[in-house]
Amino acid sequence: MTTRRDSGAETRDRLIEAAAETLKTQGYAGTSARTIAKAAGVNSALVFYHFGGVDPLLLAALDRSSEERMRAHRKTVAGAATLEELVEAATRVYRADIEGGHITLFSELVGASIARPELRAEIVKRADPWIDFVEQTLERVIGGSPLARLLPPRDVAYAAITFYLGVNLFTHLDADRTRTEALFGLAARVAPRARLLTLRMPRRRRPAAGAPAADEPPE
Amino acid sequence: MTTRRDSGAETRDRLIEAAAETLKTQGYAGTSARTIAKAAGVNSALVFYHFGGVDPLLLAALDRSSEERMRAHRKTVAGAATLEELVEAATRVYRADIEGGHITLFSELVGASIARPELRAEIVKRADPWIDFVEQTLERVIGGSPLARLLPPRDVAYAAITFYLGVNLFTHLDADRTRTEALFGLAARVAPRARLLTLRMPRRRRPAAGAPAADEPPE
DNA sequence: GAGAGATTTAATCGACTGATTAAACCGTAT
DNA sequence: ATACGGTTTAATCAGTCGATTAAATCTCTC
Repeated sequence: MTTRRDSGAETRDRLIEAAAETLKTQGYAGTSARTIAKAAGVNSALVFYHFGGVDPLLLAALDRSSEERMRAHRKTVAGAATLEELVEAATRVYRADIEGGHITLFSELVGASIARPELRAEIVKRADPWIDFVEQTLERVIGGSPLARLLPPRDVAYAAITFYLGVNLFTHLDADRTRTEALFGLAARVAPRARLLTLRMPRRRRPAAGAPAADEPPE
Repeated sequence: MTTRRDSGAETRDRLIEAAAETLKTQGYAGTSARTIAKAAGVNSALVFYHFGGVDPLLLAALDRSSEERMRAHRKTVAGAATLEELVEAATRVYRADIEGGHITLFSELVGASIARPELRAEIVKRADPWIDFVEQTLERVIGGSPLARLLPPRDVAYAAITFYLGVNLFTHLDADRTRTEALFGLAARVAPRARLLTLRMPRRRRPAAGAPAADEPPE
């Protein structure tokens, strides 16, 4: 049972939950100590008592969401042995991230951090584990292969996170999700063929007329 | 000379300029009629007199920036005849977009539009020309080629815009731009090889050792 | 049952917000 | 000179913001 003594834990819980919900549905500009507290059914002064301010509470909400999503991603991605399977697995969890609004938490805070250096530092801290995670996963799946020389896992990790953030914004402009799905479809069609990128460049067929510059073999 | 009678045009101009600047440096949450007016050196009531509110002014600022950037993109991209050249050209203008903050205007407004349906509708309207532009450019450059069957211009346009938005957020987390540059470098290395994606898939060699599989000829 | 201590509440502060208004301003056409 | 009309100004409105505070509440310990 919850005694009064540790009732603070439950209050913190409700505030974190409400903070995430408010940030997702109202955006950073519509998120205040009062709106969060109201959504949590709690006195607004408790935001400051328990978290010291609005931004720290929002970061706590991001942390909770981030940990949960990271667990989901790790689990889903663990079974992928090829790039193809990896993209397929990632897409599934991606979708859940978007629907659940986790990426919105992140990108709203990134947007808000433009004018708040101390907030930005915290956000950067929280982005790095995701970059590392993607990099390590890629290292496991394509590491050592010729593909990894053309697509260094670290760089692809940057690309994946960039995409991760972009898809979220794009989704806001794509109410029925058809465009987002087209995007996922494209990735699914390309991934199995990625290996082809490492082949030697074939001689270019005549583009219009005259002898085209001979394509040299790689390196 | 500016008569008093048409002095409104100059005021609108200064407000639009100041609105863009404020949104870029302070984010949507830090952008108000007063902060914009102060930056423009103008009375804050004029925001409402000339534009009817803060959001319409911000949209006007987005429109101005968008038109200017669209002109730059059209011009830069016009000379590109291959995917490789296209990516190279796009990257150059991309960089200018990021440095100049144009994408920030866009993504801040997308973020803010979560809780403002009428704002969102306006933003969507303004995203479509960009998608069309990318699609048409791709159609021109790779249309008809085998690559266009694997990478339909419309879908790639979605991907490019997604990337466009994502890079902006990513850049906020990448103060020294090294990661963003790594991203551009990756694109530049992959684009010239994209054609390889249309080759027939070679037989997979046994997963551990062996000589490289014989590459099949195109088509 | 008294006291300790964590938690919660309502009230309050100054600063800011979007928006409106009446009055003042000023070039221009009559 | 006068009056018109687009423009600008300062004042003002009610509402919200982050943050603080003293007092009240409640559980647990002694």
